[in-house]
Amino acid sequence: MATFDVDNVLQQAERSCVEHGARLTSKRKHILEVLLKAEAPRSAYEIAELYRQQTDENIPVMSVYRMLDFLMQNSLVHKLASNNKFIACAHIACSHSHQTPQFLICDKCQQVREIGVDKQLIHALEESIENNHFQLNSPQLELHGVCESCQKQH
Amino acid sequence: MATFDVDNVLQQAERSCVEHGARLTSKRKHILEVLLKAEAPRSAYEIAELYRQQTDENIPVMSVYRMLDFLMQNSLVHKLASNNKFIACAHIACSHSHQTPQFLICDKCQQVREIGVDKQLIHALEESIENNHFQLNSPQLELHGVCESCQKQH
DNA sequence: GGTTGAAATGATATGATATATCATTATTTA
DNA sequence: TAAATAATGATATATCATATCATTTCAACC
Ligand SMILES: [Zn+2]
Ligand SMILES: [Zn+2]
Ligand SMILES: [Zn+2]
Ligand SMILES: [Zn+2]
Repeated sequence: MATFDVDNVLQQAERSCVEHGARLTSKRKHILEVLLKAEAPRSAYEIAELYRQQTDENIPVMSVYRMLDFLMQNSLVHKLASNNKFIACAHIACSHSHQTPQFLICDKCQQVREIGVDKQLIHALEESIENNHFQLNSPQLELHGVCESCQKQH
Repeated sequence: MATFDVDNVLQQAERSCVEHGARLTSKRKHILEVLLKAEAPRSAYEIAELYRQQTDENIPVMSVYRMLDFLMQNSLVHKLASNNKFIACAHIACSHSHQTPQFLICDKCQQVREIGVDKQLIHALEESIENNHFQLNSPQLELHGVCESCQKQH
C-alpha cells in the first residue's frame, strides 16, 4: 500500500525524536507504525483495534489517545478535525522542516494526501488574515473533494 | 451582542427559503434564532439547552441535529469541524450568493468571524488543487488564532 | 546495586458528540 | 376528506474524548 518504506520512516522518526529529547517508546512507535501502514486516516478506537491485530497485545484506548498526543506534538501524526481521525505525517522522512500542512481528503475512498501549503496560498492567507487584524496560529487546511483515481472510476 | 438585527436576518432567511421551496418551520427558525443570538459557536446539545431557556419548551437533541442539517443545507448555518460546533451564517442578509466561507476562530474568546474567501486565495487554492489532480468539493476554511480584541488584552 | 523521582502506561468511569430506527404529528396535495 | 409526504418525537446506541487514580518503567543519583 504505502509508497514508502515503513521501516525507514520509523528510523527517521526515531532520529528526529532523539534530536528533540523526546522518547519514542516501543508502544508509541507501534502506534505510528499502525498509521503508516493504514491506507486511510483512522480513529483512536480503530487504531487500538489495529494495534491488537498487529501485535497480539491489548492496548487501552486511553493510552492510544495519549500516544497520539505525543506523536502529534512531535509532528509525526496529524489529526484531521473534519472527520476526527488521525494520520501519519507524510513528511517524516523529508529533510526539510515540517511546513503548515494541507490535506486533500477524498470523500469517496477516504484517502488523504498531505502536501505542503503552496507559497502563493500562504501569501494570500496572510493577506486575508492581516486585513482582519487576526493573529494566525499555525494553520492546517483540510480540503474535501475527489481524488484522481476516484475521478477515473466511471 | 449581535451587530445586526436578528429579526431582519430571520425575515431574510424566510424569504430565501421560500425562494428555494424550503420550509423554514417555526422550530427551525427558533434554532436559527438561538444561533444568531449566541456570541460564539454552540454544540447541538448547547443549542437544545438554549432553546429550552429561550422558549420554555423542551426539544430533543435528535431534532436539533435534524434542524441543523436543514439549516446547513440551506446555507443558513455552518458547522465548524474543528470544534464540532455550529454557527449562524454571517451572510444571510447579504444580497450576493453565498461564497465559500472562511472562518477565523479565536482560541481565546471562541468568537468566530466568517469572511468570504479572498480572490487571490481562491486562485491559489485552485492552483494547488489542480497540481494534485484533485477535484475540490465546496471547501470551507477554518483558521485558528487570536482575534483583534483578545490581542489587545495585555 | 539499591533508592528515588519523574515519565509512561493501565484501569475505570464518565462526559460529549452523533446516528439509527420506529412512532407520531403536521402539512400538502389530490 | 383521504392519502401521501414531510417534520418532529422518543428511545436506544454508537462513536469520540477526557478525568482521575493506580501501577509500572526508566533514568539519575548516591
Ligand atoms: Zn505532516
Ligand atoms: Zn478517492
Ligand atoms: Zn456563511
Ligand atoms: Zn478573541
